[in-house]
Amino acid sequence: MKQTKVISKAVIKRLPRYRRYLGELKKRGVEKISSKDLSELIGYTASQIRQDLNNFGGFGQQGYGYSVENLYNEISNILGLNKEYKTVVVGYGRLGQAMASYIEKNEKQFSIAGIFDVSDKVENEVFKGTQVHAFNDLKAFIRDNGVEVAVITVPRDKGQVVADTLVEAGIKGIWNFSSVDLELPDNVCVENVHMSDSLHALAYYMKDK
Amino acid sequence: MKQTKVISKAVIKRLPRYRRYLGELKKRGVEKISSKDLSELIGYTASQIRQDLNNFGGFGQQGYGYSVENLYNEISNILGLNKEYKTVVVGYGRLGQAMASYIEKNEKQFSIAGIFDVSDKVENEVFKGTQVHAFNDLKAFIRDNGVEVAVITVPRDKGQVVADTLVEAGIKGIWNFSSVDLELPDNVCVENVHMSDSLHALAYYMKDK
DNA sequence: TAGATTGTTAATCGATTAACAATC
DNA sequence: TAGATTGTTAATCGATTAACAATC
Repeated sequence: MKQTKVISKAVIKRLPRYRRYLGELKKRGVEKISSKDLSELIGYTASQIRQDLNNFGGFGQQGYGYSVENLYNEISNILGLNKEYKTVVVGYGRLGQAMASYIEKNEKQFSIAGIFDVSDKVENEVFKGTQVHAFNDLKAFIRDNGVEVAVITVPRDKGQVVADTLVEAGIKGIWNFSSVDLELPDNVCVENVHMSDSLHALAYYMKDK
Repeated sequence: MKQTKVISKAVIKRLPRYRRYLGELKKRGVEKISSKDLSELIGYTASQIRQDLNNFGGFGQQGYGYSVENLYNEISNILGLNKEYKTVVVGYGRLGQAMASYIEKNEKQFSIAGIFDVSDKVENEVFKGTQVHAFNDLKAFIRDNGVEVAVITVPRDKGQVVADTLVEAGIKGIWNFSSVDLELPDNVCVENVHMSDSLHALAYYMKDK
């Protein structure tokens, strides 16, 4: 499964966006699209779209364009969205609940196996059909259930402790909402959602308007 | 207030991160730091750090380094975090509540003036001291209270309608969690938090590990 | 003063765009 | 076949890194 050619991060960050727009087109019943038309829709140049896609293979047909359905599927495969990931949410506050219910509703590839909270008081609660467990059971749960992905929605100061536990348990990927940059071994992947960075960039944009 | 020199988006995206680390250092009582030491901490090259900062002015001192406190303040100013932004949250679901309480707690520069919901049933509820209003009152509220920033936490299909209303009311910046790319006039700033894009990038990283 | 470290220019690297031959 | 549009190479552009003179 190793990629022979290294794909730049810029390209990877664009892939989910392609997929999102292609999903829309598919839903609207559009069958084919040219890089030019997709360009107008998505806001990248046609040239860039073709470059990006050709990192992974020739998915189009000269003189015709791209099959929307086919391209959607290819990109889904490239992203690894052709399998299911058992997922836990760690942190049963408002954000944890929001993310658990978002995933349940919108991300079919990620199935919520359990929710965990650092405080033990919420133990044995059930959130939308998912059991809430105590943090102490996290490690065993991940191992016993083959959980690959964890969503961290605990406050800043607990982020690293939670991450350490997840790593010990053999987690493969972490979706991190905890506002700290986690120290992780190389074999664990992380995607950070730094709320404050995003909001502060907005403040900057507003300045010279 | 117009920036004479155009600053690239890559630089802007790094500024909040600088500020975050400098804030940490300040809290720990560190008084000065060299670009080399900051580099090791933050993970950008020392050269890049000096380049980035010198887009805005010479904040350091040869042979010494940068004053942590001073640099923190300078970056805060650059980002526009030296003033207060009246803010509304539109969408009173779990995510809306999570973001309202996050902002209240962590983002002193953004003061939550009101929360709005598309359904009218939550009207006159109070969330952590903030009044929840009906969507119908949004436009007038923004105008009457000089609200500059709106956080959109409604589902995908309502995103554009909400944005249109905000624009009509004269909003200046939108922090968008609604998973659609909003159509906005040029004078309105937007920062998108596309949850699914972020999660799907994580899936990609996990593939060849 | 000597040492350290910035500010800034120049060199390199990588990513985007343009161009066009291949081909459906 | 003619027209359209891809795949891919070459040219351009921009961002990062290296180097070093300025100076505290």
